[in-house]
Amino acid sequence: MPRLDQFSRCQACAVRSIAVCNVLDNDELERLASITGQHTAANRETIIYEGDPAEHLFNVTRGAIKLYKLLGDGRRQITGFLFPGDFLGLALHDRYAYSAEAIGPTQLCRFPRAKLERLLGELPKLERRLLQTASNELASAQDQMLLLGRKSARERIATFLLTLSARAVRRGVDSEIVDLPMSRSDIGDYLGLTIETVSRTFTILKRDGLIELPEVHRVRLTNRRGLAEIAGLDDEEDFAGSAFAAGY
Amino acid sequence: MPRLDQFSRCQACAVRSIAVCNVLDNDELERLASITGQHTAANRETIIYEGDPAEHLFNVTRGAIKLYKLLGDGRRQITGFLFPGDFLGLALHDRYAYSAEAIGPTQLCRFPRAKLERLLGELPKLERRLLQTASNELASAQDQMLLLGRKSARERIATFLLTLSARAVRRGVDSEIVDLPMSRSDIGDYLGLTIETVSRTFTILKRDGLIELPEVHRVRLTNRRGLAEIAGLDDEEDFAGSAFAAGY
DNA sequence: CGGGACTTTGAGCAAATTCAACCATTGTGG
DNA sequence: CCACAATGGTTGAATTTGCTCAAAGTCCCG
Repeated sequence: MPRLDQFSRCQACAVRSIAVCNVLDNDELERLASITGQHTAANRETIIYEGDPAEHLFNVTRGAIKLYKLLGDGRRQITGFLFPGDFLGLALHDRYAYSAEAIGPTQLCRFPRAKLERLLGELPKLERRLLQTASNELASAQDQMLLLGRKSARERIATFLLTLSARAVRRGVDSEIVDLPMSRSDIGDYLGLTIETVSRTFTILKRDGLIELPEVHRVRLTNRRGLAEIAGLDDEEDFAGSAFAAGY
Repeated sequence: MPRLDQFSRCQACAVRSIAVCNVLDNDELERLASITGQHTAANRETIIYEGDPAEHLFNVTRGAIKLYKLLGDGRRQITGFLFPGDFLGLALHDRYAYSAEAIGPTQLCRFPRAKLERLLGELPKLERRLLQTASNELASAQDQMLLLGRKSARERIATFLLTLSARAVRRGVDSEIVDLPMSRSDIGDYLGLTIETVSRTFTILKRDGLIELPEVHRVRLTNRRGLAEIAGLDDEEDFAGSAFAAGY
């Protein structure tokens, strides 16, 4: 696909308004587009492998992605989920610090790292934006440490659902019914729980009238305030969506 | 204290070689020095409060600091410890995302955030360096998520000790005997454990000949390889010190 | 020397895990 | 189009790891 096409694609991009490229004017966008390629990943396809040379960075435009780290014996920690508009590859190191796998069919913009880093020197706005993004990720990681280190299973699930909902709002998606594209096992590995505990906890929240589960991969938040109370979120955080609301 | 003095102090600074300022040449350092003040904190003194307007950023020059977040009922998660050379305040948001408290007498360089952000626009090297630092922090946060979500108490303590040791190496301090300036309660709140479990686990590691505890706040790592095996670290990571070795 | 803060150790308990069985959904080949 | 295998999810019982509660030991520091 020729470059000109990529620029048009960028200009028309549905997630441009929330992605890192939203700070660029047309000229700058064109320069970024000139080093941008497209990457498609099928469901369960691995996009990057932990430990591999970090040759590309990405921006998710469609679908969803999980990031994870493994221990020698197969235990897995999912460190985050990415949705359209999210940047993949922060932690600008020579090697990827985690693996990334597509959850459902996924579309990404791909940037060669060397070229992007060179371009950053010429597009200070973009560099500042990445620093901002890294800051947000950092704040979000700290929230997750609090969750993993100190919250009960119930609190973890409640927090998780509210956070997903807030991120959906940010993408302009309805947030009353939250999509859960990931499996129970993914949720468990993200929240530091087992599949069984995740499943049981959903059942309990349903029983207590806080959520409904019309489908396995879809939750209706019937009592946000109740969830927020369980989650131990400050009220502002609730709808602002913690780290992901900040900036831009 | 007048500015000129600060510049001299910067030039002579013992931690300059590992701090963010290490990328600056003399002229640039002088500009940074011109907006730099000194801040001293006594033991247990709070340096920043979660939720307060983020008016200053800091660089630790002496002592140690713990960063933490609280839940409404007092549960606490320590998200990190800072030592000389470390930057305090990343997560460049309008409000601090966590509190910071001195562990022992502490000395810091203090930068007004507004001025520093303005200066970043003129010192691209410094901005790039901060992005690098944020990347390192992010990688380190992901390691911590893996620890909190998936490791046993034994594995957590082993990982903690090796990480502290690696960071000590980086500061040029002997690493066989590791200083633990923080309390058992701090260690527990950092590793997602209780004081009692921390204490018991130290005892077990001692019994198994992996460590010695000549003093309460001092550990001798008598069997690094054994610890690394327990910690589930890749061998390179062991002495490289995970995230904190990367870059600069 | 005494008091307070911190640490260690012990005993019982509980939340979450493990192990096991069952159920639901989906996709495939006959 | 159905049977059925495979995958993923839910539920139950037993177990375990780490927590809570309690008490005793240690180390400062005045």
